[in-house]
Amino acid sequence: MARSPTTLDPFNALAEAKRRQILEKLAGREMTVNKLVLELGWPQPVVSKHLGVLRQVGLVSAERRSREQVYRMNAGPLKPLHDWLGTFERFWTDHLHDIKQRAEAMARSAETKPPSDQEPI
Amino acid sequence: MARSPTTLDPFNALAEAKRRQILEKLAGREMTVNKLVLELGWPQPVVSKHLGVLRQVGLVSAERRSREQVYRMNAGPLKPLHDWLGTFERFWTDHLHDIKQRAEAMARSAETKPPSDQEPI
DNA sequence: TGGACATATTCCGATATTGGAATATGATGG
DNA sequence: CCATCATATTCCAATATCGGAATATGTCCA
Repeated sequence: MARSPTTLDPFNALAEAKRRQILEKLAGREMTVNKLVLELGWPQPVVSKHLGVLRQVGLVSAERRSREQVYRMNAGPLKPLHDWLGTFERFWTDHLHDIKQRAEAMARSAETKPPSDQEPI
Repeated sequence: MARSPTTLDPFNALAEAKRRQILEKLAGREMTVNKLVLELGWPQPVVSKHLGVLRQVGLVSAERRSREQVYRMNAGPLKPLHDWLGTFERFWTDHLHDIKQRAEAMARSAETKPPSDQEPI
């Protein structure tokens, strides 16, 4: 077999730093492709393609305004990711947890190890 | 040029669903590779490789315990992602914002467009 | 020491992604 | 209708990734 699917989910869309930058630019304000090109300094096709990916996963939407295409962020799909990451919050908040685990690990190896001996079980 | 770098940052590491599953398994408890293989049902090399990626970005760490290798989650690197996503929270929480933007967009297009013209469906 | 067990690594084919250049599509104004 | 602006799409080369099979590495036990 080969590579797993991709561009279908927001996690993957955010894997690319450029796409995260685009979202940062679009936070709170609409923007034209051209404006993005100017502010980001990338070739226009690059910008358009990344916008395309973001659109596919629903993170941005576009509206044609006369000759221009105005992009807007759609933060909704970010919430599940934020929530998912949130489920791990206690593991980085609770330092005690890390410390405790480390201590236990140490204790365990101390138990199994007679002081200055070799590795038993 | 070609594809951008990758496996170097946690965002990319999480792009793969399998790696997210591994983290879920490791949440709060240490686990042996074999235990992961059994619980996840994937071939052992697949598990080892994904663990390797997670280790590279610091999301897990391993400790050799006799013949086995015990993996443990290291949630630290997840915090920046959670924080980054958090900066967009108001955009999915604040529905008013969306509504307002939509209204403004509508108003704008009403301005630009002669009052009672045809409205394409 | 040899053999079983646990895990990591290498080699490989299939595929997907990215950026770049060129071009297509779409809309506007004269 | 044409020239131009604004954006999207296509074609392409380079590369990275994933999974699978086989194999290497490392460790313990008889």
